[in-house]
Amino acid sequence: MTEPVDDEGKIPRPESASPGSRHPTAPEAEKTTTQAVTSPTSAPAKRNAFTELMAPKPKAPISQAPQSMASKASQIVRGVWRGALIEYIEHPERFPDKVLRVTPNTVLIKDAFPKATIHLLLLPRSPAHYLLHPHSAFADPAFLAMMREEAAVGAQLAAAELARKLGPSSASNRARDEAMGKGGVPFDELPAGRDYAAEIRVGTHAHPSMAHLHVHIISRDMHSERARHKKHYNSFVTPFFVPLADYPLVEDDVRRETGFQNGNLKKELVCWRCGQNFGARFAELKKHLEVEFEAWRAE
Amino acid sequence: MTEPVDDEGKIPRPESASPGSRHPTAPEAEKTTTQAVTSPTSAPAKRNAFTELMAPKPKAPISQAPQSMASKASQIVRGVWRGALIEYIEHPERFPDKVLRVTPNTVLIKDAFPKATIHLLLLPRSPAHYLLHPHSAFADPAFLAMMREEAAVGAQLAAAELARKLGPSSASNRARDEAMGKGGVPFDELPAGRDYAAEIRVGTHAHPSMAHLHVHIISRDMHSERARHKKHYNSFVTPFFVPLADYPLVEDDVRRETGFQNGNLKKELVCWRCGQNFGARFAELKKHLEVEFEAWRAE
DNA sequence: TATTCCGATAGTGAC
DNA sequence: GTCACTATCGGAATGAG
Ligand SMILES: Nc1ncnc2c1ncn2[C@@H]1O[C@H](COP(=O)(O)O)[C@@H](O)[C@H]1O
Ligand SMILES: Nc1ncnc2c1ncn2[C@@H]1O[C@H](COP(=O)(O)O)[C@@H](O)[C@H]1O
Ligand SMILES: [Zn+2]
Ligand SMILES: [Zn+2]
Repeated sequence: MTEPVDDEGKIPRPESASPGSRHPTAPEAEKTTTQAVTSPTSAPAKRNAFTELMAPKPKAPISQAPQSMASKASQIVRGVWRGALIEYIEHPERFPDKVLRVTPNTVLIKDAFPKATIHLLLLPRSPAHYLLHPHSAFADPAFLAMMREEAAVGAQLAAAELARKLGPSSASNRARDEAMGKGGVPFDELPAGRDYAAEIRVGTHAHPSMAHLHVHIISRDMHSERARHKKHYNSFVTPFFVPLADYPLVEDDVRRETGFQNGNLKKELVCWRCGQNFGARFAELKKHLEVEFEAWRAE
Repeated sequence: MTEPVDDEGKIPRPESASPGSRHPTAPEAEKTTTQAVTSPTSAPAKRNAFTELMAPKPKAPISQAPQSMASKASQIVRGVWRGALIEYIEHPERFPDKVLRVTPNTVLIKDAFPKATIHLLLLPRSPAHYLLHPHSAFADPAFLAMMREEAAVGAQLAAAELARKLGPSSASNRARDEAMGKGGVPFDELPAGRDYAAEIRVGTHAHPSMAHLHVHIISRDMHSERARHKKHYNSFVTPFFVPLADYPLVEDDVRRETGFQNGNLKKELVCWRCGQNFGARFAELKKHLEVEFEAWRAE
């Protein structure tokens, strides 16, 4: 009963860690595979379609945690809930329903408890980085650049899937379709279809709970049965959510301060779309988000 | 189901207001009657044992509410919960199990929802005063003096009853009894018995809910099934409780400030006896108060 | 800063 | 992080001869 009810595939559970999976080293090949976010006919990815990431280039890591320590920490979190994401990193082929894309550097998955219509996680596979705090990990420019590149791909996938889910309701798309139907309108002058990518946000939580570094790729609607309490909501609509574009954070960025972030999570509930304040009345916010969702999807 | 389960007598209910009780004037005699707080053999007071209070001396009332307004307010609050105490004032004879003492100026009753082992209320009978806020009413020196005198009597009754309830457990009393038993000890040199009056506190709530002026006469233990939430507790152990001895309050006394008093009611729970902080964990405080009560009663 | 009922919210432990 | 359980908190009603 600990698995989500609204999705089809299995997710890693603490006791599922296999004894043979303890040495995430020695990659043999590099290959990238991408699947549609939801493809009714897509066959599960074959096991040999995945490979592992070589340890990062010997350029001096900025992290405070040397790889030996990271390995030790990796052992510590393995098998407990905080370490559940390692399974996607080391064994993406085991979760064909969850894994959208695998590269030597990253795994892109569907969040098992999505807090919005689209909610993906981008996981780096480098053991030298994947146990670092995001603020530390993204102080490494090369690593940050790599993650930004992959996050952009993920955001495009997310936007495409959002379009698929919302498309028929979109007013801007309807306008475009009508114009196209009339014919005779130069392509450049067609009304633009809806910019779904603009509805996708990419970033981290200032204080992640899951041990392995992950970047949230999430639609902004916060319309999900899995968004169940204030902390869920505020972790995405307040500065607790740190856009990937804002990295690296300057040394005195207020978002590094624990007190500031605890305050963000306890803030009163404010509609992300219209700014209405619901105080602590989460149920009322949820009802309101239903209405906002319908308006937003029809934009 | 709206009446307390832990006491025997009936209490006023809104619908019990009788049509003939609307003119609390024209006293015919002055008589004072006092009953033991609990006297197993005491017969209910006879109806004619009670009389009503003459309107106060024509000396200028300090109140902002002239008697005509007070009368109107009296009409307004009659019949709703905020006005329930008027029944004791006008018809003390109807509540023989609740009324302990009746004078021309006051009625002393047992609180129907006692927040401690002993919890009495002293009610003034003067319509010119009984709807005033305590801070206003006790700006009248003569009225304050009268109430202090009666409160002192009430506190003595409360102390006596507390002695009756706790006496057998008291270490100081045991010491005194032993010394007396030995004989030959001059009366002056006997160990003092426990000073129960010192365990009784007398004062008001800074923002009363019951409309008619009342002074709480309460033992300090806060050991009662009826003390059920933070507001109950903090209204007696923080500066929200204003000792009668502190009146009249100076104009800029912080205790007049609503914000200050709201803060007091929301304060974290702190044991009145040992200072231990229980945060918001009321159930734990209650458990702790059980232990403290046994230690306190054995002092 | 009345009591009572009741549902929403918040905090806790998870072997 | 989720889940299940419980405690705490917060609003509404309280009346109707
Ligand atoms: N077993 C899992 N598989 C996939 N996603 C998960 C799993 N457990 C938790 N999550 C998600 O991981 C994210 C961790 O959030 P955070 O650590 O606050 O950045 C949340 O959005 C969870 O819904
Ligand atoms: N019907 C009643 N009869 C006697 N005491 C009452 C009644 N209703 C409330 N009380 C008490 O009156 C007090 C009013 O407290 P407050 O207005 O806060 O000073 C509380 O201690 C209540 O327990
Ligand atoms: Zn809104
Ligand atoms: Zn204590």
